[in-house]
Amino acid sequence: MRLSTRAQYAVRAMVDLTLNSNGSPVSLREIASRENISLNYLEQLFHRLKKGAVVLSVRGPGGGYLLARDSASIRLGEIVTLVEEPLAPVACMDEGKKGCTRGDVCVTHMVWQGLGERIRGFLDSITLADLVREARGEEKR
Amino acid sequence: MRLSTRAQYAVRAMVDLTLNSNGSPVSLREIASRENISLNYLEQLFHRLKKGAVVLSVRGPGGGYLLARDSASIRLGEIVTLVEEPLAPVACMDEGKKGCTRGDVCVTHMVWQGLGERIRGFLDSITLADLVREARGEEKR
DNA sequence: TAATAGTTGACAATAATAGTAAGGTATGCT
DNA sequence: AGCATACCTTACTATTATTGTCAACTATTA
Repeated sequence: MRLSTRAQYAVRAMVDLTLNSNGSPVSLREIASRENISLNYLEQLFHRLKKGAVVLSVRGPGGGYLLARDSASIRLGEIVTLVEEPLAPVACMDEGKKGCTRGDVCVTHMVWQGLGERIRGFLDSITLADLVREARGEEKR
Repeated sequence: MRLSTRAQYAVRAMVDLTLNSNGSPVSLREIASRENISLNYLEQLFHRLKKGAVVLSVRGPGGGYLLARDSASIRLGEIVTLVEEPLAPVACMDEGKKGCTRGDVCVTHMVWQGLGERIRGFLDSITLADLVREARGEEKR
């Protein structure tokens, strides 16, 4: 039941981006060195984040990434889902998989579904702004 | 964020075991064929379940496994934890890992911790008896 | 035009998962 | 006694996903 490092990196990078952006783009190079994440790997992650419309890119010197929306409207569930394809804990919700005819299979199926909803619900209850606020609070100490 | 098949198998097998036990042991062979799980694999899982004291074993002909306790006192969290070593979504709670000195790392850390608690909490809120009751209800239709 | 920085696709190393195989041990039945 | 059952245990293999790395390309600015 491990979360991929992709998800962890993505969230950390988004916090870093928000924290260090003064309206101007932040380059992945900065984020990579601050957060100690491979630059190439980060690029892949931000590609997905851009496709998911949580960030915008600016090319060329002085370029980098910007939040596409207000940090208060970006939920962790979004970020995590974008970089980690299946958030659902189990593969069998795909089609009318045979095997799901057995009674007890369906019973456990409902459990995994409920679990997925809890996970998603929890992550969606936290916004990027929440994390950034906390991070700023911690810095002051 | 996928749950291992181990966890899924273990829960299904435990439901099957409870459903098909009339006080006498149920052999893994039966469970394996009913649930369509490899016998050898099931044996490994039940080894862990036995070590975790949720089942008892009876050797020899007519032997098999029995619940070690009432099904109402066996929580899914227990079963899942026993067969899937780390339930925590993230590896970094181990030691005083360097890197956790950065402010935002700790912020996200709290998120993963909270997530782990939700997962565990949800799974612990469901007992084997709950699932069995539902499975019996579904059969009647 | 040179440097920056995002864009993209292919590839490789590593680790975890999932499953197989095989032999051993305890027990009950005939 | 001895055979069959079924648990017990360890070792091994294959597959897959993750986690990266590499390299070439495109857009933009100074």
